Amino acid sequence: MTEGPRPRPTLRDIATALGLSVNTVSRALGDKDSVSAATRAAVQAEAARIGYVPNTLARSLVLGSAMTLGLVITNPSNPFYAQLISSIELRVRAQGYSLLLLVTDESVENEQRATEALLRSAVDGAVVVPVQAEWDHWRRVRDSGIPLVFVNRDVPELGCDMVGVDYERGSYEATSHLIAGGARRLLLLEEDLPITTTADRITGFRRAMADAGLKVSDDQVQAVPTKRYDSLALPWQPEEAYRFAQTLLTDAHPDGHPDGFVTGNDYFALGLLRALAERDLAVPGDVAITGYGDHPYAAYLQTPLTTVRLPAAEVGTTAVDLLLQRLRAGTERPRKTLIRPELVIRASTGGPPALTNRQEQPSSTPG
Amino acid sequence: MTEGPRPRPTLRDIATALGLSVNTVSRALGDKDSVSAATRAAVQAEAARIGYVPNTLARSLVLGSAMTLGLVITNPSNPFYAQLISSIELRVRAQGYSLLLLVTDESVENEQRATEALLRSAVDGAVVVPVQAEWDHWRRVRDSGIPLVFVNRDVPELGCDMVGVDYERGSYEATSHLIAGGARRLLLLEEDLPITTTADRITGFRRAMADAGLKVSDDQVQAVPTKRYDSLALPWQPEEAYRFAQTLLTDAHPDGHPDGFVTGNDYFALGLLRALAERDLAVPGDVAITGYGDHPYAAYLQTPLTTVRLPAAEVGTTAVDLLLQRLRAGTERPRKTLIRPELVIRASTGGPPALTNRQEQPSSTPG
DNA sequence: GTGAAAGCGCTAACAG
DNA sequence: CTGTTAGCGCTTTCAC
Repeated sequence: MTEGPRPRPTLRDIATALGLSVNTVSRALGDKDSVSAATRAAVQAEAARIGYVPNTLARSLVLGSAMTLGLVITNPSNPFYAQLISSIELRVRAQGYSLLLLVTDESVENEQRATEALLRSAVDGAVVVPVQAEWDHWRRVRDSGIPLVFVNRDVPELGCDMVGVDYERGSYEATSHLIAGGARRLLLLEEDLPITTTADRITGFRRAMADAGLKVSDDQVQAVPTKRYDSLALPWQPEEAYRFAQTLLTDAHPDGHPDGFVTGNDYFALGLLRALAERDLAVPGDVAITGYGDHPYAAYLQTPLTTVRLPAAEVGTTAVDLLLQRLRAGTERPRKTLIRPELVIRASTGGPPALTNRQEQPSSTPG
Repeated sequence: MTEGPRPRPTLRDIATALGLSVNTVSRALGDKDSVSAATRAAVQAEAARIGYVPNTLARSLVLGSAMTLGLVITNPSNPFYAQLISSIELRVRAQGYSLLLLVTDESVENEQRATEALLRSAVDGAVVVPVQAEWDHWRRVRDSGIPLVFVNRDVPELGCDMVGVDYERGSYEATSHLIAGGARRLLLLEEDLPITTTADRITGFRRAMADAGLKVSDDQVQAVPTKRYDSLALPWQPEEAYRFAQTLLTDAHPDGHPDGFVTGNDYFALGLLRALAERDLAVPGDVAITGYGDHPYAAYLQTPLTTVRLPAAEVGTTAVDLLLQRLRAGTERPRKTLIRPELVIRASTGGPPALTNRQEQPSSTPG
C-alpha cells in the first residue's frame, strides 16, 4: 500500500535521523575517506532505508556542472539520425552524463530557441547537427564556454570540433561504380536542402564524372523538392522523387535517356524505381541506380539497391568522445573527422541479383 | 575576435552594474508588476547588453521544479518511436519544458538505471515506453511523486495514465481483410518480444479468425526470433523474417500452403515477400500479406504493401498532454486511451495495383 | 573523524 | 516600488 508523494528525502533527513551533521552524511555518501567506517555504514543503511536519491539540481548548482550534454538534431525520423541518437545516448549515459534532446526540424528558428535552452540549462557541452543556414546563435553558445561538436554538417566559421561522413567520397564511389558498369548518361537526384552534405555529394558526383572524362551539364544535377519543414514528416517521402522522376523521364533528352541515376538518399531511389517501372525501363538492364544511406529495406527490395552505407553509430560515438575530451582537455585545436562510408553493391547496379547465402550483415553500423 | 569562456553573468552582475539589489533585478526580469517601468527597462537593457541568461539550475532548485520531462524509450530506430520522439519533443518544448532522453533498448537493466536518472534529475514527469518485463522500479518513481504516462505498452499494475494504439483492432482488421479476400489458411508472424502490443495483435488475429468461423492451430501463430537486445540494431531486420519464412515455406503443411500472412511489422513483410518470391509464389495471387506500421517504404514496394498505419504523432502528443494535465490537476483516476490505427489497403492484398493518381497522403500521422 | 560556516544563483517572504 | 533576510539541497573550506 503505497503512500502518496512524500516530500523527497534529503541529506538532512539522514543527518537528523542519525544525529549527525549534514556535512558528514554528504561525505559518507560521497565515498570520501574522511569518515569512520561505522558512520559510513550507518549513513548508507539509513539512506537505503528511506530511499534517498541525491538531488542533482543542488549538486550541479554548487559543482557548476549539470553533468548534462545537449543533443540538437534535425529529424529523428531520418534513420541515420535515429541511429545517431541511439549511439549518442548510449555513450553519453555510459560516461555518467544525461542527455537533453532538442529537435530542430531543419528550422533556424527552432535552432535558435534550442541554443537558448542549452544556455539556460547550463549543459556542459552539446552535440549538434546544425541547420547551417545561420550560425550566430552557435557562436554565442560557444563563447559562453559550452563546447560544441558538430555532427554530419560542419560550421567551419566557428572552429569547433566536427565529425561527419565523407559524403563526397561515397558519392564519388557510387558514381564511379555506375560508370564502371557502363553507364554514360548519368543523372544525380539530390535533396534540395542548402546543406554541405548535399553539396559534398554533388562534388563527388562531378569529380567522378570528370575523372572518367565525362561532361556534366547543369540538368544532370537535379534537386528534388522536399517537405523539409513539415515538422512531423518523415525525412523524405519516396513520393516526391517519384513525381519528380516521372516528369524527368517524360522530358526530351537530346542525348538519349539517362542510363544511370545517383540518388542522394534511399527514399529517392524508391520513388525512382517506381517511375522507371512504369515506363518499362529495366533495372539494371536499361538503367542502373544507386541510393544513399542503406536503409533497412534497401537490401530487401525486389531489385536490391546498391547504396552507400553510413557509419551512424561510429559517428555518434566519436562525437561524444570528442566532446568529453574537450571538456577535460580545454584548448586544443579543433579536430575534424570524416568517417568513410561504404558502397554496398547490389542488384540495382548489376551486383548479386538476389540475396546470396552469404549473410547480409546488419552490422553495428548499418543504415 | 571572441574572448574565451567568460564566467557566466548572473543577476548580481546586473544588480551591481545598476546599483540595485539582486532581488529587484530578479523581479524586473520576471515581469512582476512590482517594479517601476524605468527600473525594468534599465535592467532589461543591461541584461541584454551583457547577454544574461537565467540559470535554470538555481531557479529549479528554489522553485522545486526543473521544468523537465523525461522520455524513456526502447528504440529510436523503430520508425514509430522515431516519430513519437519528434512529436513528444515538439509538444514538450511548446509547453516550455525540456526533454531528457533515455534509451532502454528493451533491457530491464537499462530501464532501472533510467529510473535512477529520472529520480536524480528530479524531472517533473515522464513519458515511458516500458520494457514491461518488470516494473518495481517504476513504482518507486511514481511513489516519489513523479507522474508517469505509459505509451504504447501499459503497466496496469501501477494505475498510471496510458495512451497507446489499439493494436488488437488493427490486427483484427488486417486479418478480416485477408479473410474477406478469400484467404483461409492464414499465418501470423509476430515479434517474439514479451510485450502487450504483440499479445494484442495475436488476440486480434484469433478473434478475426473465430468471427469468420476459422480454427487457429498453434503453428498458425509464429514468433520470429529477433535481435532485440542488440543495442544499436535497427528495430528488426527483414533478414530474420526472411530466413524464418524460408523454413516455414519448406515445411510440410498438411492443410495446404498458407494463402495469407499477417505480420507484426513491415520488416517482417519485407523478408516474407522475398521468401515468397523465391518460391515463385505470387502476391497477392497465391498469397496475400499484410504488414504493420506503414513504414515509409511500404507504399513503394514493387508490390505495395497493405499495412496498418499507426498514429504515432497523435499518440505522442496525447501522452504529453495527459502528463501535463496530471502535473496540474493532481489526483484524478488514471486515464487509458487507445488510438485507432488505420488499415491501408494496397496491392499485397489485391488492393489498387499501383500508385493511382490519388496522392498517397504522407499525413502528419504516418508510419 | 566530525561539525560549523559559507555559498552556488535564484526566488519567496517580509519590511520599509 | 525597493531592499533585506532567508532558504532551496548540496559541497567545500576550515576549525575542532
